[in-house]
Amino acid sequence: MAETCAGINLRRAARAVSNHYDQIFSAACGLRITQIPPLVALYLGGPQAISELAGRLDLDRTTLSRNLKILEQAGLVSIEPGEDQRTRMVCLTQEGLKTLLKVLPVWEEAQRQLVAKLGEERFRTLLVQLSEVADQSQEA
Amino acid sequence: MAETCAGINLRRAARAVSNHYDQIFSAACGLRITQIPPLVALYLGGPQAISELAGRLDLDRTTLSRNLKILEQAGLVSIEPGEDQRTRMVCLTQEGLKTLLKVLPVWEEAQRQLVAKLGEERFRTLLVQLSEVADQSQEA
DNA sequence: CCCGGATACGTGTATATACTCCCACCTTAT
DNA sequence: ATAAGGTGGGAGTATATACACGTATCCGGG
Repeated sequence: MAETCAGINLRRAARAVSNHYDQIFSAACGLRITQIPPLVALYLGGPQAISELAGRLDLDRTTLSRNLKILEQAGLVSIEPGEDQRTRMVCLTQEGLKTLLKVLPVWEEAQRQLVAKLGEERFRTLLVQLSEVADQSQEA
Repeated sequence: MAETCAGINLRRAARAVSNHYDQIFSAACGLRITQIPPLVALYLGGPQAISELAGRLDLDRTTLSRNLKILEQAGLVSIEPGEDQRTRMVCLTQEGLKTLLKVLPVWEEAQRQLVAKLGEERFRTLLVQLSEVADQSQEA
């Protein structure tokens, strides 16, 4: 069970790899690996409502909402009322864009180290498997 | 980046799969997937000091310490002073053992569903990859 | 026009995760 | 024997994650 449980092993691997990225990140900038996805999604998709953004990130809406608060305080995103008064549009600020671009080479270095350890082929396979398992385990 | 970052994709997959297990678990018992690993490790390894247990689980010592508090309040583990007065030994209680055995079939069902969705071959490959990436990314 | 269902969010609560700082206890060198 | 350094562990703080519940807004049928 300890060896064959996908949930346990996924969490363990996620912890280890998150720590790997975070250690490199903390030395180079003030961001964590968990704060990157919203910024990237905003960069690619433009201003979006919170729920829409949460959907893209496969993240609980309320979790994202709280995570965004940190980014908002850091000045990396701004949150403004949408046309539909119920929604709140999340926007990448100039500061956020600047930070994102600054983080890119740091991320590439962290990524490079990991690929070097795993081997390129194995790394690619892993990514495919991860997206498959994420997709499959959601549509229950 | 969004597609090729191991950290981001691992976290996403871990979220999805954790939710999958938790949904099945919550209907059948009061445990979450995150609470199983300590119980299993105690069952397999017997009473252990907190740091030792944390080492086996690849989990931060202070994180485990706090997670154990929940299990202790639930009566599933007991924490007693060790011979070395600095250590605190974590023990699986009778209640904890009973619960662990009761959880087993529930876990098997959750696991079975996931294997069915992914295919057995792909599932096995995933596990190998996960343990490799967890090991590799730690020995930095 | 208004009322009922649907939708978008926030808050309260609980757990998970890790870092920093601190204390107690052990061990070893002198 | 004692002082110095190492080790095990707790507490404070910050972030991540998700569920249940409540509120505001929108929209379509009478």
